[in-house]
Amino acid sequence: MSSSPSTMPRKKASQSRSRATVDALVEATARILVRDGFDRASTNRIAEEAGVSIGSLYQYFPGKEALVAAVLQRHNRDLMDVVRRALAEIAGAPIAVGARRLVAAAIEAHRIDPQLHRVLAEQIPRIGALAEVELFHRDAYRLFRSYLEDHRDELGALDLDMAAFICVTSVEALTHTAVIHRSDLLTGAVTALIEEASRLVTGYLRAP
Amino acid sequence: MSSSPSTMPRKKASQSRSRATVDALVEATARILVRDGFDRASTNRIAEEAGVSIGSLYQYFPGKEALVAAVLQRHNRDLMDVVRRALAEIAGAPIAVGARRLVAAAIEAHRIDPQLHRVLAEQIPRIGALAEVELFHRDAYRLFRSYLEDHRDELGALDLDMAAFICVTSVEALTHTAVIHRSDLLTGAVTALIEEASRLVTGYLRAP
Amino acid sequence: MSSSPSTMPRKKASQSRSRATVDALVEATARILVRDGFDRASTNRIAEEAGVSIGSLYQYFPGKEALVAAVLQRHNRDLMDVVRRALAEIAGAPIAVGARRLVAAAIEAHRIDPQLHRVLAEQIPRIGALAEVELFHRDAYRLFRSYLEDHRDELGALDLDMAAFICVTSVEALTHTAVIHRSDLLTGAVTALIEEASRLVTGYLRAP
Amino acid sequence: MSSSPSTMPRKKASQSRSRATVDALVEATARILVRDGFDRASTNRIAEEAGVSIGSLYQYFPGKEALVAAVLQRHNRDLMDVVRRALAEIAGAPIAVGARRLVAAAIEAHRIDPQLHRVLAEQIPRIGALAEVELFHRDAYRLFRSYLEDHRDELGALDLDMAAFICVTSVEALTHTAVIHRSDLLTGAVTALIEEASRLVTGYLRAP
DNA sequence: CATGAATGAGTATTCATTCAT
DNA sequence: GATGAATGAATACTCATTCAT
Repeated sequence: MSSSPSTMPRKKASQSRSRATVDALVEATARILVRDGFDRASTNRIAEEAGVSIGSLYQYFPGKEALVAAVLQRHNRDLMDVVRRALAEIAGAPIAVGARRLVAAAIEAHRIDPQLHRVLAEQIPRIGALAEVELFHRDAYRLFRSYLEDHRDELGALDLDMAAFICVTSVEALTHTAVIHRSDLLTGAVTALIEEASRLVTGYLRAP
Repeated sequence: MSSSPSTMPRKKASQSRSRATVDALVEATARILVRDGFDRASTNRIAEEAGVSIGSLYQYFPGKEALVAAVLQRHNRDLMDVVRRALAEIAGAPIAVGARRLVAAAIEAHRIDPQLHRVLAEQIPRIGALAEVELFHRDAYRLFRSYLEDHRDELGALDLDMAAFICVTSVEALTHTAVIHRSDLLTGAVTALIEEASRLVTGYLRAP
Repeated sequence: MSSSPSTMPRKKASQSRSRATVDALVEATARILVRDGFDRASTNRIAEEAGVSIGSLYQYFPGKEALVAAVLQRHNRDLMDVVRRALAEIAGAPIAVGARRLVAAAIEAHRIDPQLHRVLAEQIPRIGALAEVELFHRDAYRLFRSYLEDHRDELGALDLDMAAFICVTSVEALTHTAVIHRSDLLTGAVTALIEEASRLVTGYLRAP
Repeated sequence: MSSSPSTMPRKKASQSRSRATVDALVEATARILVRDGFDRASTNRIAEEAGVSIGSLYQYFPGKEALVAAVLQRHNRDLMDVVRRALAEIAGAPIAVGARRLVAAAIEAHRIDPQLHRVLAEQIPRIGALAEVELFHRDAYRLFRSYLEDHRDELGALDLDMAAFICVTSVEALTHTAVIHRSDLLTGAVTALIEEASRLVTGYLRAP
């Protein structure tokens, strides 16, 4: 929620020139992350790729960490947008239907930019300010929990916290792993994975 | 499966002196990883911590990557030992019982050295030779799949590959996340998590 | 004697707005020098502290050196004012009395802004235009020499140049060192130091 | 007396190869200080001048400050050696003779390497670990004070602390300023300055 | 085999200064 | 005049790795 001061952009960048520079830097960072990996993403290289001087980079970002954090934030926002949209759609639908839709949304989300997602997941050290990555997880957890609350009558005597943890963690891991490491599971009909994963979750939620 | 040549120890280390040096180095690496993090784990520092000259380090390991890989391998072996032992115990037991035991084993495994586990999970870039981390996942997958084969009669018309993927991925994520990020879920009786996770899995497996 | 062109303010600053800007900049420089030290006194920081844009800073000063030079000049002028006033007072008094008064004035001068004096003395590299620091020394030398001329009858067969050099250099060093490094010598009665220093000088001047 | 840890050489450098490297670095630092000034004495330049890799520089010194501190220390030691030798010679001589000899020694000391002395005096910021420069002053003070103690019978009712402060500070300033800024005072017979300075001091010491 | 001195490419970061708006 | 975004040369420092002893 609150990013540490060292990852906060240094300027408001409200003017259009600044805005363009900042955007160019964040985009360049993402591009380099994908193309060269985290370790080779030096500030000098990022500035060059952005077509911006190294001085300007430091005018707007306190360091490499902040740049990567910006990319991470933007990516997580994009993912959450997909999830949020799906949740809005299924607000009134029964869990059996909702779960299906949510799993599909999770896969869709992970497919927004799988290459970036992979680098972000595999190479970014979860340390310092970058540890805020689980933000995505936390947000999804919160959203799904409130969905469950709205559907409490369909559920057994479940601890909602625990149930949300179980479902969100599982589905996130399944879709992430499938997209990143088992793309074979997604060939042809994605339906197989959606089917199984939603069955996993609905079976669990309709408990005694 | 087979680690790349650049991560293989350079010598067989059959003599006891060599063996001791290698062990000292791997242990020093693990200690530094936990204490200082991956980024500060320089080869010089590792050698010093191990009480070995930097020259000797390179006599036995081709580089930093190989050292970390060795730590990773050792840690994964330790985890798998726990899982394997559990699987041996429940070979004859029905799935309802087996799943419980396996979830418990997964938690137990993640608790062997949570600090090291965390560093390994959060700070080691999954790149180059270090990408072999999913080894653990793969091994667990294989083992669990053959357990399912032995219990096919208890299962519905499931695709075993998919089923193993679903179960192993979910349980791994749940136990990992619980141990690393939600230690609150493990206070007092671990049983709650074990209960829920095994219900998730057994519900799924006793399918259509 | 004549400051190099690159340390001359760029504008006459006759208008009141300009004047205010220049003053703000010089004062900001002095404040930052004292608070953060010479090395951290960047032009951008000075401009910010002065509440002026960096562009305006360069409108009035050709660079950092000129700003520091201005501070230096102002400080030296302040010191010399004290000395000059003392000399005016003792113009007619015999050397024994005058020396006392002058030593007291020197201490008083060094106490105007000891913090700034210290930074100026310890951190400003005597290079380029900043080498003009000895200006103070030169002015004091000149003034004291003419005082001696006016009192030649009280003196022996002294070389006035040499005598002025000896006296001014010694008293400057004694008062400077006392104020900066031996504040213990000034506690309570400053009189002890004044007494000794003026005895040093008068003893020397009343030579054969 | 106790240099801060960040200026302590990193290794003992007892082996001859190390010793040579360290010496080369310190000498290169002194040479660059004189030739290019403090601000242009970058670590990379020093290493190059020393014919040593930048890595080796950091193997033995924690940074630029430590290098300069080493030069400073060596220079101060050289100065003090001259002073100490003079003091040993005049241990038994009366003050009138001793003072003369000491002033001569002070001039001699300042002439060991006037160029380096100037840079050290004018460009080195007295900040951080480099503030220890007054070490020279302190040592000289201590030595001279004990000389005065041994000759107390020749002195009036002087406060030895104050007397040592007055004499050492004055003579240091006079010889320093003469050598650095008034070389004209030293042309031909140095005797004039020696004569005057020692008269200044002896006159003061043979007090009330 | 062991040692540890030496290497140097590579990285993050600062800051005086310019100039288009 | 005033502004502040942009510049980029320069700097300190790290660390994996080699190799002569």
